[in-house]
Amino acid sequence: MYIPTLDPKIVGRVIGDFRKRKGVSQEVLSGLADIGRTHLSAIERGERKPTLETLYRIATALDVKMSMIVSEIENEIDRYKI
Amino acid sequence: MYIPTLDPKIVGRVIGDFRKRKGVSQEVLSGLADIGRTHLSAIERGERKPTLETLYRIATALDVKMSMIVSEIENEIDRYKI
DNA sequence: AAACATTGAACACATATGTTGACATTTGAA
DNA sequence: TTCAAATGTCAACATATGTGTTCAATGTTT
Repeated sequence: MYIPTLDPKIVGRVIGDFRKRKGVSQEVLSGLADIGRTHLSAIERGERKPTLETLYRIATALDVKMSMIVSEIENEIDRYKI
Repeated sequence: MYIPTLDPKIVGRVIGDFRKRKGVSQEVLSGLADIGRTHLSAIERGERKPTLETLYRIATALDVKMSMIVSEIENEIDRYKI
């Protein structure tokens, strides 16, 4: 069984979109989520793959459910398959 | 803003429950997901915190959506809050 | 233009995830 | 009880995540 990798660019773009929708900067979000600003930047650019813990902190800081972000990621994965 | 850590024991128990519901062993699942068997064992015991990528591989191998597992984790988090 | 806010990028560093192999322990079924 | 399958656990290792600092490259506001 072959499982393609979870494209980190999709993950990053979805997280960035959620952040912008809330109208907060990387600086502010990273502060709320208590993660490094450069780290958040790298995640949004798809250069770092977050742990579930980090995604949880980001989601909580954005006041959204982790599953909302994950569902959006799944939608984007499906869009690319077409 | 204080954000409590994502309890790895909850994550592990939910993953283990999904696996058992599918009736597959750690050995089989780790093979399908292409991750180490000892690693999967550690995750289920809450001694390792998976990346989103690893959760994706596990979910895909179990033929369930990542968001299903994540939603169940969120439900368990809420149950503990009460 | 100048000052400011935001993001990208490179660094060295600490810590964690994830790997393979080996062996002990538990569990369930015959 | 006995045997085999399943899981726990340890160790050594490679690789990645996540950190703080610093500076460049944007853009926007006055």
